[in-house]
Amino acid sequence: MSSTPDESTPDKYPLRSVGRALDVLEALGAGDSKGMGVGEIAAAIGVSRSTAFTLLQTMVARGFVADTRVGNGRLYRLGLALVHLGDRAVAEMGITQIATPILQQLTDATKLTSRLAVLDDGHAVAIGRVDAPGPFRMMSSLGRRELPHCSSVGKALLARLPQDEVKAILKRLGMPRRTEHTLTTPAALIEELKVIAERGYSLDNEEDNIGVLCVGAAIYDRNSAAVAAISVTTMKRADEDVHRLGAIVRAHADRISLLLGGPAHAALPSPR
Amino acid sequence: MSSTPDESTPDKYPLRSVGRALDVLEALGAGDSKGMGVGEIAAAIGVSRSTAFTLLQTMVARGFVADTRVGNGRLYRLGLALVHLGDRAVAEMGITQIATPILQQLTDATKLTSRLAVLDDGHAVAIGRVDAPGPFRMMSSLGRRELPHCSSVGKALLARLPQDEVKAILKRLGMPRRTEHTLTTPAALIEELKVIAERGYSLDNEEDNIGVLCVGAAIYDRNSAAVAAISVTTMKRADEDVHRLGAIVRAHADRISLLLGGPAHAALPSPR
DNA sequence: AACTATGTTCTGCATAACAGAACGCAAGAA
DNA sequence: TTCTTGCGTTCTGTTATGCAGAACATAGTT
Repeated sequence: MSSTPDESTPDKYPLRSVGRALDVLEALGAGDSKGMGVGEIAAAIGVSRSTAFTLLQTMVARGFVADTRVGNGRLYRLGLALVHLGDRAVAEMGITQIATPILQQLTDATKLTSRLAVLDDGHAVAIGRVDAPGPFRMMSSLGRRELPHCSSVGKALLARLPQDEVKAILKRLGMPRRTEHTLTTPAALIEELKVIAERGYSLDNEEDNIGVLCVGAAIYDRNSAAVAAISVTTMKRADEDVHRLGAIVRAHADRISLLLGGPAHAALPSPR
Repeated sequence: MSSTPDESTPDKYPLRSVGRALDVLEALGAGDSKGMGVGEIAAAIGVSRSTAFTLLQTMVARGFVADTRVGNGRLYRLGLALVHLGDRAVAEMGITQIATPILQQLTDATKLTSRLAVLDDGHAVAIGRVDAPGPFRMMSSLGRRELPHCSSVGKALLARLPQDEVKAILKRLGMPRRTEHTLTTPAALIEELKVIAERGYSLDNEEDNIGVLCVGAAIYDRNSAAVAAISVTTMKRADEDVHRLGAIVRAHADRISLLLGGPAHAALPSPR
């Protein structure tokens, strides 16, 4: 399965029309505008207009895509059926319900946007969020796959994985440079992961966006596996502040771990 | 288009495999358990195991479905790609960003769970939510289609629609009795909609669930169209409390309307 | 060790899904 | 007005695609 030799056709999935339907959804999700026309979608996913139309019709009938007449044309956008499924997908990961109240407390204590994330196929994916109060608000989207090497939650989770798994993930996803502070070699990152595993919190210090600092900490279940991580996002600030934040984030992560029946970071069985 | 006479084959969509793929997602979303097996899914949507398997494989490859090995078998559940799409679907309705802070204020002021909803194909659909503080929490899911005749947000929105449109929706969706307090005739509901349009807030007074009371109010855009509604959910309580709540909810809805460039309820141009 | 209940692969046929062309419609230009 | 352009939508023939059922594999059970 994992040793499939031919990777020449990575976009060929068993069911072509289903794959294309998913392409449509992703195209609509990636669309920066507030809706796309049939032709636009057809071009985006590389099919004829009639094919795109049939796909859209099917999904409109089911509420996965919504359409609006506008003048002559028609604009398609993501339907509300997806809201339900997304909500359920998050709910099915039991962590969310338990973590959200603590996340709220973390945001109350720090006045910062806090997030809950898991590792999905090596990527860091946010599945919960509590926005900071006030008008200044970081744009943070749920469910988007983020590269783990330049994200605080990603690093917090990688720090608890066996070293060869980390290497495999980094090799598969790559470590593209996002800013001048991004760690771009496995060796450098693995070195930092050791510090993180020891200290109990991770940093993204302008490694993904200049001026943006994130502080993360892992959450452990009853098997002491790091099943999720939380983080807060803020502007770059002084080191002493950062360490104070780290302690706060770690403390809140610990409280979630305890609710899950897992150990706090200080009580972890295996040092790595 | 809207007068399609033949409704004999409501389950026949142009693309069979795509329809079935959506069936799979809905089955997984409706699944009460924490995952389903291939056979279980096949039975749920009425296809052979091999067909279900192929469908699942396609969607797993794209992250729309997640799978976990468990002993011999394998459990499938909704994938995190849906979280992103659901989040985007909500974000594309610009109201959410504007309304959420006010929703938070409403919850702070009332200590109750508050929700933001729109009308989708006649149904009331929640697209935003702020949970009440404390351990007592109403179970409220996002994106699920709810019947408008027994929901406070549904009624708040229907109250601003032309009467024939209301009748059409009620006829199409029906008005099933949910509790002994449910209004089950169009005439009775339309009578109450007049009161709601006048008063500026709507009630669901144990009409959907015994013991549960919701108070809703509509939000108006710059064209004075009711584009959304908000509500709070609470336990049944005394009438004077209810009216006090109504005023609070209406005031918060008005503040959202003003942010959208629309009129407050008291400043509405056409009385109905 | 046989048995059962899973998930997975294989195979051949019917039909469903595709592309391209034709059509309808509305808005803007001449 | 009339022509033109750009949409969305419908039609139609051909192809290969997706389907069911059976065969295979694997792990837990008696």
